[in-house]
Amino acid sequence: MPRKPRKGDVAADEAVYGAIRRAMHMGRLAPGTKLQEPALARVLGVSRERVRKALHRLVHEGWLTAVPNRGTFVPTLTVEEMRQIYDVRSMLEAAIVRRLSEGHGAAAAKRLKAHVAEEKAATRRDDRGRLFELSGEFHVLLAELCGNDELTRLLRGLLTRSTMHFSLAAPRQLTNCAGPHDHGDIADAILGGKPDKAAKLMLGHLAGLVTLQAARPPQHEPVDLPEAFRGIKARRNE
Amino acid sequence: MPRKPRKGDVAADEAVYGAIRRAMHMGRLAPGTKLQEPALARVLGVSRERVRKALHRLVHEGWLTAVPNRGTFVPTLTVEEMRQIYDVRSMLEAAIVRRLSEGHGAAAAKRLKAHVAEEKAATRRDDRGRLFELSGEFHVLLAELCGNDELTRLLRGLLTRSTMHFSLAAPRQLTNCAGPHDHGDIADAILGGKPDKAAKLMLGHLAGLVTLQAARPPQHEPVDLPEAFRGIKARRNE
DNA sequence: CTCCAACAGGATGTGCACATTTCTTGACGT
DNA sequence: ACGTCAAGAAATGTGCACATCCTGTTGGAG
Repeated sequence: MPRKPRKGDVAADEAVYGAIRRAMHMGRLAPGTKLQEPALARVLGVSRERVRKALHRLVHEGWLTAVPNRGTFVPTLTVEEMRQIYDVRSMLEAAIVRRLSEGHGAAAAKRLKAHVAEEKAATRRDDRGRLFELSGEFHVLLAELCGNDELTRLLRGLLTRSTMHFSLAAPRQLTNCAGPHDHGDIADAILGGKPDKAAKLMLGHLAGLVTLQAARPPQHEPVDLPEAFRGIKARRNE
Repeated sequence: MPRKPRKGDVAADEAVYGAIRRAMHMGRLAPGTKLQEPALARVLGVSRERVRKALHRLVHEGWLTAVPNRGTFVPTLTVEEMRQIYDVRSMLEAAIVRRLSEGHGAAAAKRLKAHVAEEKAATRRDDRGRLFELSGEFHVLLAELCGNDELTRLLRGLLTRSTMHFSLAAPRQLTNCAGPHDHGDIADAILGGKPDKAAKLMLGHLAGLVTLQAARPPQHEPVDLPEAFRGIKARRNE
């Protein structure tokens, strides 16, 4: 007799999906780690099918790699693949900052200034965790300010994939982006209406990131799943 | 007693996935059409779970839209969404042709010339079907010539989503791109090493396409599923 | 002592049965 | 006649039970 599902379970997949995604973002899961379904189901306290569906989704979105009859693994990005991702980011983000420099609304300017201010505040507080989040969101914010949802979604996927590997390599030692003042300079160029300067700064910024990551090969240490998901579990909010 | 699965079934999902994808590309499925699982399973001759998995994948990739407890539907792209897709394409493809114009190998030049020649041949033969394919592949080819797999995959997704709606609106009346000589001009600019000219031509080309599509609102006629999948089915090859 | 093969344990993949929700049809009341 | 509501039917969502495959281990042979 199948157990009867509750009506609130519609958001459960999202919770499981978010939990795994969060664990990866926190750098708990090293590249090459095998995510086996029964163990995850036990740790997260949900059924195996729920975990299964979440894993499939993560695979389709490029977060994980699936090998038939073998399981799903945390992908080991090569230096070349990472370079390619940053290459695409360069194309898109150069165009983004160029466009924003050529014209943007007052609301956009306000949001941009607010974000830079928050980053500086986090830097002063030496709040690495918050700064890590903000650094990533800065690039998403620029896409959002273009008012193109498709662009935002695409860039978010690219960014998460690149920063994921970043956080895996050096969870809490480095910040997400090379220097927070980079973002401030880029914002200034945008607000000052200097397309070429903004684009040049952005390209330099991204180039700095890719060299920073290339110099830091990922470590191959085995991971204990229950330990990795300590304190994360599957929570409803987000 | 569960029926025992055969070892060749690992590629069956791909076949189902491809069948639905092909039906959409052929313009058989009008926007707003509901794809119900039992009917698809009967038509394609596979189990419902197989269809289910394929639909989920298509939803994750943005081809279909899922409403909880309601089903999955062929998305109705608004003019605004289409404009946004072409906007992102403009950013990427302008950067692509600019880069190719600034330098490319002999093999790249050869492939580019061959493609343009094939397009001209198809035009002379008045082979609309082949020209439709070639027109789309031209843009993918440019991405491939950059040697960036990530870029190619991204652009392919963008292109299929935009041309899908195109083929739905006018399956066999128009060609994929405005004029085949547009592609020839762009190729000439790339081969001649003129970045600005190539980028300008590409932007104009894409702008022409978006206006062409915007002037053609999709029709809302109900679709019969068995009729839509006539001759498509789920085949292994591809 | 090393290597290979058979075996056991476990993980993944898939069909199936049922609960829940939604849509449709029909009847009733205003 | 029209709107409303209820009951039946169909579709979706989910847990479960195997079947298949992979992997690590153990035993024996060279």
